[in-house]
Amino acid sequence: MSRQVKESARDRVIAVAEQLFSDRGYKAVTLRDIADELGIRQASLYHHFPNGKEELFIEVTERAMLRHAEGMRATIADAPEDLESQLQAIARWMLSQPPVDMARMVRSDMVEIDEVQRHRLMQTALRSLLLPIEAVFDRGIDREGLRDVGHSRLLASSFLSIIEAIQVSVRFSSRQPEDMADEMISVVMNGLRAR
Amino acid sequence: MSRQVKESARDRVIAVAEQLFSDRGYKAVTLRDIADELGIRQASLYHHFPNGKEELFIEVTERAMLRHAEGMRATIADAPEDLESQLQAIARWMLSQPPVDMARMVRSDMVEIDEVQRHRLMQTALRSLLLPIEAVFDRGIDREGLRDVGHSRLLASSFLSIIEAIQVSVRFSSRQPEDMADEMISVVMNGLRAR
DNA sequence: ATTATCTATAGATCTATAGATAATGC
DNA sequence: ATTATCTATAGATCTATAGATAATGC
Repeated sequence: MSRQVKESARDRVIAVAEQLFSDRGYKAVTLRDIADELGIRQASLYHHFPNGKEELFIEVTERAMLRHAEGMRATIADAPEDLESQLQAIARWMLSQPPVDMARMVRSDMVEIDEVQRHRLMQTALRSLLLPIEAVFDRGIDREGLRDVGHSRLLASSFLSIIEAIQVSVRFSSRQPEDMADEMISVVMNGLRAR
Repeated sequence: MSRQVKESARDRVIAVAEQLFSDRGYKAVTLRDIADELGIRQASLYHHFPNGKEELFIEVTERAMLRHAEGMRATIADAPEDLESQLQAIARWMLSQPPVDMARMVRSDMVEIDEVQRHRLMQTALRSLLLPIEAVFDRGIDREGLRDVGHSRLLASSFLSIIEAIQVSVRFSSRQPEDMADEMISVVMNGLRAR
């Protein structure tokens, strides 16, 4: 077995931390929560992240965003060349991932961390999540002669937040998240056609 | 001056706590944050809320939800009898209020509080926010012969999350939130018409 | 040898309690 | 008299550090 067949202990820490942070946010998750979930002691986390909680959160968030950048790129590349299919593909990708609560990230998590890192992370989130979706809307609207609302950034962030809402409502609904996503995508597509 | 012309000290506490809690969530806001903002000592908060932080959060959240119930009712009652106008009215109401991050509430804030209170608060949130919007969609779709997607609950939660996304994006955009809301409402309206 | 974990504990922060003092409203 | 605030402090929790011990991978 060559390198990285077995994930490192550090990667396991990151995986668990991502689950917890993405669910409950920076302040609500303690290092003890993460350690307990891993079955190790809280102090042991400092072996992997000598600068502690903030370093771990930044690493977790950055990795998640870079994974989104790549997952988004690949899922869009694989999808048929029509807007509806591409939005469905994006929805499936996002639904396969831990939730990204942009509102909480911006208002709560990010204010706790170092300003320089915050700006960098925000940029990464923008480039990895919002801009790719925005580009899909722009290309789709152009290609399919849809109503250009002029502000595809708003379409992109609304689209993201709808998927987020679906991930929440899965808790209270027996419907499949993909079905809900497709239904809302259908509404948006119709909304962009005609008039 | 009869009762309640001057808001009580307790009401001031609630007002400040709501600003902070709705922005950053239960765990990220400390009693010291609230006291500092009020210009008093942290221990003084226990005069108004003998059971401490949790009691304060529950009171704040419940009040906010009841205010939404009433604000929603009034704003819908005042709006013209067409779906688009009613959605615009709801958007304006929500944009006039502190943000409600449903995702964060469900995943993060609520898990910290007592189970009985949590269930009660969730019910109140459902009745105050989601159900009124759902009812507006149902009546509008019926009245205007729009495409019945069958699941107006999803429309309602998507609508709420779009407004939430707009409240976030105001930080990064020079556009008026009301304009953004109207634009997305227009897309949704078109999406519900025809096919 | 290197990597991962442990125990023990310091120091900071946060919630909460007790009891004293000041401000307010009949 | 009642309401609102204060000081002082206990106790819990949380992050972080130091140094010892165990596990792992050539």
